[in-house]
Amino acid sequence: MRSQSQLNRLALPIDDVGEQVLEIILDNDTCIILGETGCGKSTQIPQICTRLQEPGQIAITQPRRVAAMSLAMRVADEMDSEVGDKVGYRVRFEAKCNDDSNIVYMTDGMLLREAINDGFLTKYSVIIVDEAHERSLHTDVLLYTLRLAQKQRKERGSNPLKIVIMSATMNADLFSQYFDNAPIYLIKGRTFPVEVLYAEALNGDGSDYVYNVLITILQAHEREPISDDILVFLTGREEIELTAAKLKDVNQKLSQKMAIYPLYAALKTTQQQKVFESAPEGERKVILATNIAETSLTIPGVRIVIDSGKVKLKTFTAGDGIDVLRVERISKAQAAQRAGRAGRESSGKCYRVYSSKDFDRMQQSSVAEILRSNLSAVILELISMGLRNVKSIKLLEQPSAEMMESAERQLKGLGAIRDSKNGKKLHLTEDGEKMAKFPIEPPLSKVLLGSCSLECTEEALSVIALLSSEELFLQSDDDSVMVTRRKVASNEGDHVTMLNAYNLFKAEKKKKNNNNKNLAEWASQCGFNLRALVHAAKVRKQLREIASKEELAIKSCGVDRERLRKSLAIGLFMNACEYDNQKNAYRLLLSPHTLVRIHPSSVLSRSRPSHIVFSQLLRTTDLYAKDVSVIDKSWVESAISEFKRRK
DNA sequence: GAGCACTGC
Repeated sequence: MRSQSQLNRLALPIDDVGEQVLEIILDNDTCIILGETGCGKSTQIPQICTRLQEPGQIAITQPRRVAAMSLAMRVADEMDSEVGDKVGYRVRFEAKCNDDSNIVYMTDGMLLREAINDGFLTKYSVIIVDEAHERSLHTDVLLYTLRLAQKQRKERGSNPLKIVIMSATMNADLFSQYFDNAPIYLIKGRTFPVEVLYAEALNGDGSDYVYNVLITILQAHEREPISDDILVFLTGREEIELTAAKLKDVNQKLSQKMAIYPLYAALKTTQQQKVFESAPEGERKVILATNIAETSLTIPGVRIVIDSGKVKLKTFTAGDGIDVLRVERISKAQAAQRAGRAGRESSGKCYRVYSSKDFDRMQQSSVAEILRSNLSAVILELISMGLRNVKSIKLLEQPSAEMMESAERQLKGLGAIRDSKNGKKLHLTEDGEKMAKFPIEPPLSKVLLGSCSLECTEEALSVIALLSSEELFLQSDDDSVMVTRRKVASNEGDHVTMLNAYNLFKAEKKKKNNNNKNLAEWASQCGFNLRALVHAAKVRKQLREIASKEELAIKSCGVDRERLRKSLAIGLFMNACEYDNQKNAYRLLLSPHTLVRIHPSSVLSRSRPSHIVFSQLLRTTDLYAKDVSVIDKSWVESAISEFKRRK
């Protein structure tokens, strides 16, 4: 019998083909389901899978937490059940599900973590990977482990694993080939037509794209009905704030006003939420967003999209081990995704601030994250799942040999893996086994291990948790902020400074009895990013739990922060630098030709200690070291000469 | 006087 909420649910395109979908899943170990936006696949296919009557849970993965949680709530409602009962979700720090839940929504990273402890993923009979076309790092690695688990379960004659890959209509063949030519099934969607307009007069060098976007906004505002909201895609905070200021300037001369809403991840949550409010009576809503509005946030009311054609993208280069963050041209698929944002509720328009020739020159799809990331964490995870040969790893798209070797070299340098005696296989060391248990980058888990013998693990845990969170210090020149900044600043560097700030936060949290409103006020007076502190506290708790499970000695160094800096030097020795007087810059001890500057946001940016380590190296307008600590050269010398010897 | 896109375990 159908429940009330099922009857109330709007008919979806997938309803007409439910039986066919069931049959395909039934007949195949793996299948690819292509669903256009609005076809209902994410909510309906897991429910269809329950009709397979396989023992074991049905998992469905999402790249983002919010999606996993809200989908679980919707489906629970459709099944006339509470979340956590028949339908549940599991994301980091939060779970609502039990062993009897039929359907579990989760993040792909969460399932990947589970696979590290149980490579066969025995408790699942069906695993559905949703949004596979986004090609997140976790999705790609998960697909590899699923392929392996399915094969191994078959070989052992244990319960079979069904895999369903769900994707937008692109790159389907890639998924199919990866899974032994798995069948592809297409479900039509329900979206509205979007008219695409090109700026044919632009010559394509794109140098003035921010200015061109500004002009396009003003033109659209003049031409289009005032009730149509405009969503503009730009690349970053600075650009967005600049454009917002200019628009507000122009606005004063206009009789028909615009209401401007900036939108990017670093914005305070309360300010982000403003885009969901309606504009003042008679004004047009104009949202200036980064690609946060491409997938993470859907804003109702948008009928016009203005697309700069640009995106800020981080790319790791294996040769020198440097992350580069730069503005790049988007892909055709990304342009389509942006345009689609205008057709969610009714027909819309997309102004592309580039010519159709520029569009033709774009790549079909964006470079997958796995092809532009440092792979050391991925490789360590796979080896801990039992892989013994890096060359046997076959991913959906294979990163270059250089990328793989760079990761292997880093892990060997950290003492996480070593070659077997005949040099053909890789083994986890005792340290490596522990490091793989922590959901952090290998250099940081090495810092954590190092902190145990130096008896400063309490401090290392705080610092590592903060390094895994957003930027802690907000930009501000308020007096109260400067006072706090001076209070926490340490001449030992950013890590100790962060620790000081975190300890202030802990004390304040106790004092304020966890009252969120008071804490928010306090944080804003101090110029601290409360979201970062709260997140760090959760991460710290999780890391500490893993550390005690792994029976690490958790001790505190009290005020002796030198021990903390020594631990940092152990894990980050590859990032040790020496000051060069002539160049007024730093040189990496491991590659002296590389000149590095201390990032302007660092407490050490105006001092010149002779030796430093940093936790991040990023090329933007210059090559910057971020999160820097003062060290003594002797702390890293032996690790560095050992690393050079091996190379 | 400079300066970080977005996710996630």
